[in-house]
Amino acid sequence: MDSKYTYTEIEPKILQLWDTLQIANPDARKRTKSTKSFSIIMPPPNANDPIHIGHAMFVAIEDTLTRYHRMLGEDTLWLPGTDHAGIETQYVFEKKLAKQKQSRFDFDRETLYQKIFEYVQENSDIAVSQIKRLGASADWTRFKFTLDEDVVSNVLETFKSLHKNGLVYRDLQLVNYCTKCGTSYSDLEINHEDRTTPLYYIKYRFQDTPQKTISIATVRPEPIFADTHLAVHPNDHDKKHLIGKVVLNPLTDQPMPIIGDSFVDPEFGTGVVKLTPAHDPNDFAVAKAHNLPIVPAISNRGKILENGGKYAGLSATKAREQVIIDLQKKQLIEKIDEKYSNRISTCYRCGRVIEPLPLPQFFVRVKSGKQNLVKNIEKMLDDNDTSIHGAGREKILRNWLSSLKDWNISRQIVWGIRIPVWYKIDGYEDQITATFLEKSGKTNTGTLAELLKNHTLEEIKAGLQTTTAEAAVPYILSITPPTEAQHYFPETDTFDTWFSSSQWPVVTLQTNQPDDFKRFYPTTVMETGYDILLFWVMRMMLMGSYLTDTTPFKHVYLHGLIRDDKGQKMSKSKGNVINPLTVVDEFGADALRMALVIRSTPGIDKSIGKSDFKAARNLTNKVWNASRFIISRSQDQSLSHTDLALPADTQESEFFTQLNQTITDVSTQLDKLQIGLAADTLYSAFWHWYCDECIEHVKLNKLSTQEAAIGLIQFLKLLHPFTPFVTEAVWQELRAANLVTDDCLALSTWPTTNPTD
RNA sequence: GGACUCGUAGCUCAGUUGGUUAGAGCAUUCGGCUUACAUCCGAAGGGUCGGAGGUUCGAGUCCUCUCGAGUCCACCA
Repeated sequence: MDSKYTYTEIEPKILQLWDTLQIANPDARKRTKSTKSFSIIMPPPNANDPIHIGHAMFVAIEDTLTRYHRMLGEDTLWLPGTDHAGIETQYVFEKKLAKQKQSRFDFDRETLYQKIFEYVQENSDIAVSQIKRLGASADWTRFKFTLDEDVVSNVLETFKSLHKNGLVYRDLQLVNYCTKCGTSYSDLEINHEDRTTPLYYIKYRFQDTPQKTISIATVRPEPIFADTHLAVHPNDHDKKHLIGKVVLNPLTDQPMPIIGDSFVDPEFGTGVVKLTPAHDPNDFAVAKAHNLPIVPAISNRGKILENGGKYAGLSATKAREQVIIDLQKKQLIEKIDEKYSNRISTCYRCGRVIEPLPLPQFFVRVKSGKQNLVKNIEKMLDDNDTSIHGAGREKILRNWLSSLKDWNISRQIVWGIRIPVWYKIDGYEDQITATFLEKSGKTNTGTLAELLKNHTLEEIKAGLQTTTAEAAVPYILSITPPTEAQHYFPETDTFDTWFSSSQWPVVTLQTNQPDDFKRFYPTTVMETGYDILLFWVMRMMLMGSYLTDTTPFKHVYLHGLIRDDKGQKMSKSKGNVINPLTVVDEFGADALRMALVIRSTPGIDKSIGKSDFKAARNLTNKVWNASRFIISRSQDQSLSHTDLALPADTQESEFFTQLNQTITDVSTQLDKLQIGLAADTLYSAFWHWYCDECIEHVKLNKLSTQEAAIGLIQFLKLLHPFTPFVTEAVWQELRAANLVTDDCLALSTWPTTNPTD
């Protein structure tokens, strides 16, 4: 053995050994009916992205648990996969198109989908090969991609089932729409930013007494032309007499009745509000309650619509400037508060201001209907069917659940699973709007009634880009094109990526080996970063409870974010991003994993830097050298594996008592998912007790080589889940020296303090 | 506005149901190439565990208040 552990040479060989021995495939091992099962579904990384340090974190933790339970003899499965990552991927692809001076509007949806598909294919192995390199003992024979045919088919069936049970509905709602990304988002995908914007006080003339005015305050004057009503609080002493009066729209002079609604805060602004139901969530709700018209003023491209007269076609920002100028000319601006601090919704993806738009979309009902999905989750938590490990995150989850609204699952993008819906054409030609590309490359937009005058249905469908059907248009659900295709027009929206990943634990087990679902569901641990607790974990609980009437996982382990050695968030702009593959090259995969895991706590961020990797690398070298010493002495004394079993009675020996204590401690800690603590316990026990004290005692003949060798074997087993490569490499040396017999350490049995079996 | 987390050695962090002289890595000082390892070994310095009060035989650990840092959520025009 060399005096230095050369991970760059050894790690790839060990990977090959594990591959040959199929350590990760639970079917490659015997099991009985009483064998306990242990399963983790891997959080699927984006198929076409290189991994980052967060991925390395989940690999380190999940592989540690997987290897531990495998060594305990449990029926162990770690099931890997990748995600198509709808918006993320399409966004990246569109950036690529932009560099070639193209946009998604240059393609029909079939072509665009195909292009993105090819792009993803080209890069889809990146994440997988990198995760393998970290030593992930996941069962790659069970690998799943979110767009695999069988996965898609299951997701579509779920949609049909939800719809049948009334838990999915289509409705006109005000949705968060990004005019740059060209799609709506769920409430979770928008950010809020504090900004200083002008607050305009605008005067409205009364219809009967035009010399008298009333003022309202607004940050959004541009859609005023479409407003139809004002509102005051019905109990406001100063203002309630205004209810029923009529004022004139300052831009169009159209009459606007004043209504009463308690949503108005008499203390704020002037105590009078203009209602813009099509572009403000509050106003939308009020309009629905009072049955007021919802008049859109802004398009999904962020431009003023035709009904805006002279403002039509202007961007919202430009229109605002012009509106203010016009109102000033009419002397209808009372004042402008330039320093009003306001909270703005922005797109999490591109940072643009979110435009609330009225769009008919599909929603998952979360708190009413046949099943109250939120109640299901709360019961899981109450009954401790699912326990959440991660610094108060259960409370955060509960807090969010209490105010959860229906989930918008429609996305106006191509890259994803198309919602299997077809709209009835006959009689609804003027309520369905489509955009399609002619063969010449010319884009056409219009109602079907208009488009069908000059084009055949086949032409339109062939070049189809988007469909917008009004909420009243009847539709059918069908995964394949309906038999009477000429009477139906396809939906073009796709599912929110999280809609398919919310079913991941169920779907991956249902589409693999026939008995996998029965064998591994509910899964044991769901391990992921706390940043996607709401996006993903909560949704998996929603859908898991719907599909299986039980929790999808018994434990949720939420690791913290990885920060740099100064505790700062990693970001490209700061230049402090750590690439896990670089660390693997420089220090080895074991060192990376150990550095990430040791003393980490669920839910708490972890700082890490070069000195941490160095320290962990030194541990692998320590393991190697301690082993080298013991192996050489064992050979000098002609020991063989028959001499090296852990003795049954260890009471008399201080060495074995201490060793057993370590075994008990580490096992207990791993059982309680205290992985960072277990790693720390092991590090100290191995280095400062076993190496610093015990091996020195061997040199002084205070401890026998035989005892020390027994101890080494136990330590290798304990260390293996954390530093799998070096321990396996040593194991192969021990095997060559006839000191152990098992083919590999990964499949050997975990130490017990009562080794009777 | 609501909720959550953190504040322990110079730095980054552990501390498992409250239980003896509060730990690790890195950094610092001193001494060592001792026949596994200088990616090492031995020794040393350094903490009134943010602050105040309380519960307890006993609190870094539980409770209350308070100061500081950060995160999540929320429709105030």
